[in-house]
Amino acid sequence: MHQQYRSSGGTSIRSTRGKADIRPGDRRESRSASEDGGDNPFLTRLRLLTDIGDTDLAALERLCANPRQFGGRAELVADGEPQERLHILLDGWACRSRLLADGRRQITTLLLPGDICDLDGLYVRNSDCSVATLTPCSVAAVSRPAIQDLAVRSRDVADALGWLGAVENAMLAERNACLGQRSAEEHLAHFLCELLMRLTVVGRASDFSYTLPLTQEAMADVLGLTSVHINRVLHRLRASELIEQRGNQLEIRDWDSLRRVAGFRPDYLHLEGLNGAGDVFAAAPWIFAAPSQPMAPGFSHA
Amino acid sequence: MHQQYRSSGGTSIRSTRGKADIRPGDRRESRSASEDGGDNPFLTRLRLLTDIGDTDLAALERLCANPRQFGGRAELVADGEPQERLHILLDGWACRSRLLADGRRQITTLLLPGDICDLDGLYVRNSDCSVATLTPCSVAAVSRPAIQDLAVRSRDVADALGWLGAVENAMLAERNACLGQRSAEEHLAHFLCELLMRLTVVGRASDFSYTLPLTQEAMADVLGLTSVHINRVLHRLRASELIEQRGNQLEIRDWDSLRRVAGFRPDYLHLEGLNGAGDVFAAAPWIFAAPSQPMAPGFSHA
DNA sequence: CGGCCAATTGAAGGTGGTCAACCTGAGTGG
DNA sequence: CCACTCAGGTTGACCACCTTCAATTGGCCG
Repeated sequence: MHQQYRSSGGTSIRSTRGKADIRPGDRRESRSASEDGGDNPFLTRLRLLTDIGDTDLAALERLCANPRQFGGRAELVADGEPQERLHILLDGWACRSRLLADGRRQITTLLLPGDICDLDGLYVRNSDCSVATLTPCSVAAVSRPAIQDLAVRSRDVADALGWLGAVENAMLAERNACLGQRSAEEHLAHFLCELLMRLTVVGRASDFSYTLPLTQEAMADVLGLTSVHINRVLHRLRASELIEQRGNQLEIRDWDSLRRVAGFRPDYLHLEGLNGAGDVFAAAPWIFAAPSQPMAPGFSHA
Repeated sequence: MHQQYRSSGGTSIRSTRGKADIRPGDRRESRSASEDGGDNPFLTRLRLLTDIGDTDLAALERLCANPRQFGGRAELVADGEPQERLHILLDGWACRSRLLADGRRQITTLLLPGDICDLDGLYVRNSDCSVATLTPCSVAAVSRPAIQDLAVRSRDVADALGWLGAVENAMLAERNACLGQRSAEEHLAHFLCELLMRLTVVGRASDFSYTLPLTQEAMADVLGLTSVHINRVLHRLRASELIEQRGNQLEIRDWDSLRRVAGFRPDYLHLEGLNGAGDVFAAAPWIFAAPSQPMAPGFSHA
């Protein structure tokens, strides 16, 4: 039997272990998501979703010291160039993209604060795609051996890195499903749902609203559409009052409808964390509350 | 400057370390790709592309003992069900797929002999997609802790697993680019190119020809198209004499043109192996020979 | 022979692309 | 203060790629 949503029944509240609380209604400045270590979204994510201990976190935090600042359209990693450093995105939005010979571009991964830009660099010399910023960014460049050392020394770090890779994988697979099967409207709705989830985890969304600093052209490159069509579909979503935009601010007016349109199921983001270590459930139960109208009644596969 | 193809200039031949030779012109039975250990495509791949040593290989081989046989449409892993075992595909074709609520299906990963079906299972309890066979398959089901133990004990094994994950990631990203940017014809051509590469590595292709046991419907689910359209595009590729099909056998008649149509660059498959450990270059230089006509003249990005 | 699945082919229709024009707001320089 | 520029958003008309629906063929196996 297929489990549509994580069975939120019963006592789904786990021990809280002093993790960051990230209720969406929480209206604080977006730069203070975690209670200690200033605002390092990378650490926030690990603390929230993995078993990683304080010593390891401290070691990772040290690696993030002295981040470099980049402008809005900087190239962090060139396609095919060997890299001796990994890049951890601490603030701003970036992307991994592939360029086709004739100039067509596909953004394969949208990188948000807390994401590692080039995890594959741990195993692969020449990355097969380029990393570029989409907004001004703060990026920690940590040496490959340094991270590998940590991973060798601590099973927790190794597992955390593996988990990050697995989640990235799952997100790519889900986007495949979007690109291959969903209509433009479904896909865009799905995209906005995913952003809400991911930004919430790192404390960059509140009240179903977040800053969306992307041009319609960038969104087009993510969704495999044209900017013209993005424009039209956004218009439709606004017209049906699912979302509202004021400048860069995007507000989701009707979460239930939006995710029903999208066919959005957050399972693939693995918000339950590594080995179920995550506390996002307790912190943000609204994420998993079943939509008022069942999204896929009697759905099963055999 | 962008590097179109791996610079095959000069002495690209590495020490051969007794690895399997996989020249494409080699016309032997498809079940005897590696010289020892019978035909275990999983080991073949690791031996060919990673630094992994004989003791580790032997340990992995032990895990593959007593594979189970499955029929042509068996479900190996159900979406959302927790799994305590990983599945290594030893023979036959399978896939990971996502089902949308209304029945639309996207095959996110095509699994060939030698692939691990559910690598994410190392880090994630409930897989977010299902694994099913597409042909009769031989599958080794190895316990999660057993593999994890090996990885903890041996850095080489850990690296090999990480590398496999990174390659999977890159393949997903490339498919994203196909789904989002390429036309049906480009995408299908690309798909056939990729299959040739991957099958060659595990000794299941020869003379630019391999067995393609997929229905057009399955291909449609991979490429995000309809089976009707797959049929038409295949027809076109045959008409322009790029490929030829005789039953399940697919032969690539014009490799140069096919990959030019596809815009296929094998970089993302990382045939150079973990840390450049691979010998595929020496064994199958044709893979990387530049097409007679440059595919993307003067292509660069800045 | 009959049944079934997959491949094949045709006709019609829709989603999303292409091309082009225009608008808006921010920044810049006179 | 206004003219100018430029990037990004918006809108319209037209068209093509791919889908949908449907019918037919071919191969395999009971």
